[in-house]
This record gives sequence, C-alpha cells and structure tokens, in this order.
Amino acid sequence: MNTTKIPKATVFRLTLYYRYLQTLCRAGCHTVSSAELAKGTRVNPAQLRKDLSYFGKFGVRGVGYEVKKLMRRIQEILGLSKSWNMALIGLDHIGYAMLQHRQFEKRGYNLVAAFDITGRYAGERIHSLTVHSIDEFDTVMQNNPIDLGVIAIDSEHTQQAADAFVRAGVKGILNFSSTLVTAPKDIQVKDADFTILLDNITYAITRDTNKLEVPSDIHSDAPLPIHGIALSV
Amino acid sequence: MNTTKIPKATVFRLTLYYRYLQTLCRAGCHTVSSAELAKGTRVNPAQLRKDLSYFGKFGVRGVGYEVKKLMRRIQEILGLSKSWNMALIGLDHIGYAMLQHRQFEKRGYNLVAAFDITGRYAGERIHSLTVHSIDEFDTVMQNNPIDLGVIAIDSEHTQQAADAFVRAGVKGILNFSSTLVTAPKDIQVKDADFTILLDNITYAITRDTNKLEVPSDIHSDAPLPIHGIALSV
DNA sequence: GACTGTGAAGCCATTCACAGCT
DNA sequence: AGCTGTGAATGGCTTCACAGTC
Repeated sequence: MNTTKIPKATVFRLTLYYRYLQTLCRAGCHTVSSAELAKGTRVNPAQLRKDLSYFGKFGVRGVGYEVKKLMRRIQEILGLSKSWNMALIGLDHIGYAMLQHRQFEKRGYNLVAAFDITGRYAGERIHSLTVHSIDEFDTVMQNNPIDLGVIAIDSEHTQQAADAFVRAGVKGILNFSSTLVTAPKDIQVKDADFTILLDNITYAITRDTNKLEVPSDIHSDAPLPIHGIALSV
Repeated sequence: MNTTKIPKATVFRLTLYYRYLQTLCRAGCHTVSSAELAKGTRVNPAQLRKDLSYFGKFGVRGVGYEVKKLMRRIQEILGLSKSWNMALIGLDHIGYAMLQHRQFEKRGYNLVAAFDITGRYAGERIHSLTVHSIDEFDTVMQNNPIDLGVIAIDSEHTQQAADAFVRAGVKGILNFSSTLVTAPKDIQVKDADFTILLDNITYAITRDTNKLEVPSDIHSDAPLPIHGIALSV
C-alpha cells in the first residue's frame, strides 16, 4: 500500500472520481458510498476501492466516504491545487478554440503564451492574450516559466514544435496533431488526435467483436513522422 | 489466430501502423520490417508482429512487409475505406473548430449536419454546411442517415445531447464535453476531454512514479452527470 | 446491515525467445 | 543471415469474495 506502483489506469480514474465528487458536493451530498461513486464514473465499485487503497484508507466501513475529505485527498494526490503555465503553438482550428475556450484555467492550467506559425494573428490580442509570432518563441519562453506545451499545428511541423518546447524546458506536452511526437523519456507526452478515436468507434461498430481503446505513451529516438492524410489540426 | 478476441489496444495501434505506412508509402518505400514500423509508431517490434498475427500472416520471413499490401489489409480490417456520416451538436469553441477543420473528411468522416444550441449561428452557412437550430434536430436527423454523433457542448446538456443522438439512431458518439455520457451498450462512446490528459501529464511530472493513462469504455444506467468546474467545451 | 479494505484469482496485454521460412 | 510468426513467460489491471469495522 505504501510505495506500491500506481497503475496508470488508476491515476486516470482518480480525475474522474474527483469530478464526480465536485458534482456531489455541489448537490449537497456529504457522504458517498463506493457503489454510488463508481456508478457515477462508470467504474466497478471494487475497482474504485482498490484505486483509493493505493493511497491509504479514506472511508468509514458501514458508511462510505466523506465527500469533502476525499476531494481534498485526491487533490493532494493528483496535485490539482497546483497551477501550471502553458504555451500554445498553432492557432488554426483547435488552437484557436483553446485560445477562446480557456475554461481549463479554472482547473489550474493557465495559457500564458500563444504562438502563431502563419503570422495571421501575430501581434493581435485574443481574449486578453497577445499572440506572438513564432520568431519570438525563444525570447518569450525564456521570459516566462512554462511548464506545459500544447501543439495544435499541422503534422509537418509537429516534431519541430515538440523539439522547441523541449529545448525551452517544458516538462509535458499535449499534442493534438495527428503526428506522433518523440521526446526524451523525462518529458511527459500525450497524443490527443481524435480521429483515432473515430477509427476505434467505427471499428467496434462494424465488427461487433467489441474491443476498443485509447492512447499510449512515448519512448524516444527519431523515425519518420507519422501523418496520414496530413491532418491540419 | 482465427476467431480469437482482438485486444482493444491492438485495434488502437492498427490505426497508428496504417498512418505510418501512409508516410512510408509517400516516401517511396516498398517494404518495411517490423523493427522499422515499430520504431515509427513507438511500439515494441514483437508487439507489432503479434498485433498483425491476430489477423493473418502478411509478411515475408527474412524480408518484411510489403507496404501497400499491408495498408490494404489494415484498411479492410479497420473498415477504413468505408464512409461515415457525422452530426455535430454545439458550435462553441471545439465544435466550431471541427466545423472549420473538416480534414477528417479525407478519412471518410463526413460532417453532414451541425446543430447550434445557442441559436447564434442557426441558418448560417459555415464552410458549405448549413447550421441548424437544435429545434430542427429530429427532422434533420430523420432526413439524413447519420452514423456518428459528436458532442461539443457545455456539460449541463451533454447527456441530453447523447440521448437525442441515441434516439436518432446513431451507432457511435464522440464526446468532447467533460461530462461522461451514458448510452446503451450497443452504442460506442468515446470521451475525449483533454483536461483529463493534462491532469495525467502533471501527475506524472510531480510524482516521477511515472505511470499514466487514458480513456475507458462506457457501461449503462443513469447517475448524476459528472462535471467538475462546468467546462464549456 | 451496510459498506470498506484487501488477498487471491482471473483476465488481458506485453515481451521474450526461438523455431521456421526465404 | 535476416526477419516473421508464435507459444510460453511475465507483468499489469480488474474483479471476486470475504474478513473486518462501524
């Protein structure tokens, strides 16, 4: 229970639990059972209890979990109370959507710099953030402590963008492009190309041999970039 | 090897292989070894060979795989040559980005209807697609054969949107909202809330107990909706 | 009686290691 | 000699089932 390795899947679900707890909290619930919390997060109750057990004993037998207390603990575990600075490369479509959206800032993810590679928006202020030309990348990144990089550009330049982020010292990269990104092992990379999800959905529809899935993690070294059909995300 | 169950993860990787094969094809390669293809997709070579072996024997020992032939086979397996009709609910941020983006149409995913719940764009034509008011949902869905539904609205109404899609007969749902969606078991649902990926990245950064992950699948029944911090995607 | 915490069992997925083909 | 295809081994994750607690 102490320095046991935590399954990736457990960490993923912890966020789900936290969000459902927020909903319960708002609805005025004070305590919740594993059964209820599991139902709300589409998880097996035993799974949930095991997930929590990796980090300690938070519940009361015969009663359940105290909502607020459990929220606080998950917050600590996931480091949700921390705040992170993000930079964005690419203002086409998804990038522009992120720039406007900004709801993730309520979760502690602050967009503090945006770079346009087309030059279309360079210099403009969009939702109180000045858009920089990609030429200013090094200067801007040096003058701001950036934790996370978001890549939202066309596949051709995805790896360049990732390399630039790594050079600038980010610790994690969220990549919306359809090209897989290679980075040193100590940099966390998540690929979030939704067209893969579409492929998975339709595969499951056609063969009802229902068996689908999701992302993976990244290693290192440098092959040709993937890009089917050059998706400009 | 024949009617063995295919691991979800294998299906996910198949898309990756296919895309890298496209890249190789464009680069003029005729054959590729499992080692090379594996490197390009950040996968273990044995993994790749096993993945392919679920569906047959496509390679030549001592040589490797013929790029075009393998592409054709994966196309058949995943049903990539099929074409799918999608409808979109929600034109805020991500929804609007999808409407403009449209690159996924090259992959066989055609956006044939878009519904605005705010009424802001209703009646407008955006990139040669007429935006409908949500009131027209039933009529429009009846008059077009829609396979897939994309949800890109605020958390509060996510489940309603999903229910509407299910009633209209879609077979799969891609959900960008931060609220989990419940649907009958025979409807394929993929949740694609990227803020969860951010949480996973930052968790891995803080505890270097590096162990992260991804999505999950959906069961059924109806609890309270999750929505931390009401993310209007 | 209700519900948590958890060892043990079972299931799924990845990796190894090598036989088999060209 | 080189590379695929695959049984066997390993590792990881999920689920069961129940002892323990309130």
